[in-house]
Amino acid sequence: MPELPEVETVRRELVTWLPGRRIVSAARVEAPAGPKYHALERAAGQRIEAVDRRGKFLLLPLSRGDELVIHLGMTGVIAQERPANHLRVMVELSGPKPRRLYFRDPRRFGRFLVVPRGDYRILPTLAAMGPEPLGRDFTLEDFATRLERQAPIKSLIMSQRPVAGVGNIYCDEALWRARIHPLTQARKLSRARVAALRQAIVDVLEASLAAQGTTFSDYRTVGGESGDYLSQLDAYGHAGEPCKRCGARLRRIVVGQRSSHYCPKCQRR
DNA sequence: ATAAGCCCCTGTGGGC
DNA sequence: TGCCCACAGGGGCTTA
Repeated sequence: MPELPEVETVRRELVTWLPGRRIVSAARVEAPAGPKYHALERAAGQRIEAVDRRGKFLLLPLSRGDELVIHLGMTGVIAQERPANHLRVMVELSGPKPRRLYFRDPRRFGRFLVVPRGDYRILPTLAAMGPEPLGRDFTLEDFATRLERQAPIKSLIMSQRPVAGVGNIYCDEALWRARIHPLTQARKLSRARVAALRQAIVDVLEASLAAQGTTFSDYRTVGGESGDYLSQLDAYGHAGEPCKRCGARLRRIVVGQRSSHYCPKCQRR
């Protein structure tokens, strides 16, 4: 679930208390060893120097040249209280309370691992990630170049390569705002439509960030609160309901194994 | 190199 | 009540 607004909300909470602390221990709990928790034990003894974000990845540079990488997957939640179940990682910290950080992740699609700083060879999506949508590098020129591919625009955006951090909800929302059908071939979009999509992505992410994201079921802030953007969604989850612009009945189709919600009248192929 | 499909997991809700 | 199927904010791997 968590997309850029949700992950950024979590980052803003973590950055208020984690930097400067030393990791006393970091260990898997109720989870098999594997690449999702790669080299986690290396975090022990290192100080957390910052809490950064790239797309949906949280990046915590550590003092001995490593980097703690956290991805929430679909159901990952970071908390200061021990969860009742599905606890995957527990981190002990130096300093004042709270001295523990818990990673709960029922579906185990998330990751919590350590790599040499900036070495993303085992994280191909992160390595090939497009620019941050709320940063200066997300230019029309660059975006248009990255859309010169033969794939449905929905699938291409979801790949994280044209732009970082946009997932299923905000992709549908942005396409609805820009009036682009999810199956439109990316390379066939006019420059004007590419510009409209770029702006729609920026607008919807900023609006959601202001509401601390969207909570369907699992996502929570570190403080345990829900995001409030759910009620402002125009397309995602509204199949069968009238389009707020034209009144036509919104549809749900599957694109790249992911559900896509759109208006058949405003968003023509 | 690129694009499409399958897979990993657990939980929940609807239909019968 | 119970069973089965569909579906869920993601991304990596394999296949052509």
